[in-house]
Amino acid sequence: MISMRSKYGLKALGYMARTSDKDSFLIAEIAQAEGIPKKFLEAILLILKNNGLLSSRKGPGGGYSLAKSPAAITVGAVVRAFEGDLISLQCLSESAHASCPECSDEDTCGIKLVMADVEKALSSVLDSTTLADMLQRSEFERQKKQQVVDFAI
Amino acid sequence: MISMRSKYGLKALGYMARTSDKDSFLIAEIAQAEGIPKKFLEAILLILKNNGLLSSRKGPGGGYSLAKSPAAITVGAVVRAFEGDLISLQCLSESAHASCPECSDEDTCGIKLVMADVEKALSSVLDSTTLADMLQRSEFERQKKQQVVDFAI
DNA sequence: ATAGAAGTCTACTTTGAATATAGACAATCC
DNA sequence: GGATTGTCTATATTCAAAGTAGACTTCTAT
Repeated sequence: MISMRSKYGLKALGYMARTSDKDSFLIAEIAQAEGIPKKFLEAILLILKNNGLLSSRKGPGGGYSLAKSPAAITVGAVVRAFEGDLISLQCLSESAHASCPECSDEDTCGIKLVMADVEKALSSVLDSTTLADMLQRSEFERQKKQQVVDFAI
Repeated sequence: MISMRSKYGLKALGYMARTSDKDSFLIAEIAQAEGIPKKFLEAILLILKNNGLLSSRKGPGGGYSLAKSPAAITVGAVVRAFEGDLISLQCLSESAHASCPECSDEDTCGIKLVMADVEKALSSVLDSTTLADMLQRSEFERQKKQQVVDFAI
């Protein structure tokens, strides 16, 4: 459900959103900062660009930038960019709808009905959580942790 | 998220629950009825047995039986029997908890926080849906469809 | 105009898990 | 004892994910 690609993608976006004093980032910089294999990250950023989440400029002074504000980028959009359908059931797929080979009656298939619910629940969480939310929650935890340390001292 | 194993497992259990005039089933029978490769189904039923969802008897007159009533078997239990953790993030895994190799601070990782929510949403649907629910919904759809046909005639 | 800096593309390798299959083995019943 | 049925071990096959290499394109600054 969450592949390395998705994870690295979220990390890269998170880094860019968090580092607000710049707005253009080199692949190599992001790779190093987040511990992601550079060549692999290349492909990942490209996918994010092709899905409208990043923009880029070549040449000296170039690099990648967020195409939208962190509050306008949902975790769902990122995950979908990499994973395609969230649930791997042919009969549920929006993109390439096809019946499961052994399904006798797709309309009444209980598994499909249940998985449609699961898909809905999943989408609901992923699409209502933005990059900004993610960072904010992270920051909140960081401060909570910091407070405990302060208190201990 | 839903592998062939899970799907076949649910199909097999559904068949057994639906066919209420019998309570013992041969692997070959289930395989044929649901269009599942027999040898593959063997392994699947064994996993379900090892997870306490099925019981079995060898020898003539033997076969597999449901170990609990369909209302006591959740879809979540079935899926978990095959997939293990629902979300594949090491740091979220109950079974083999380990940090992600490149994570600098697991406590404040935004991805982890978000995925924990996703896991919760997923579990909530899967664990609240039983085999009986699944069949009932299927039957409901079947009747709805049938009515439309009757009406058309 | 050109050199270097950056992203882009194509192709490949490696690895591992999912999907299956074959055949020996063990338990049970008659 | 022999047929029946589940169980185990091993192996094959396929496919996508993860990662790497290197050539190519575009851009900027001088």
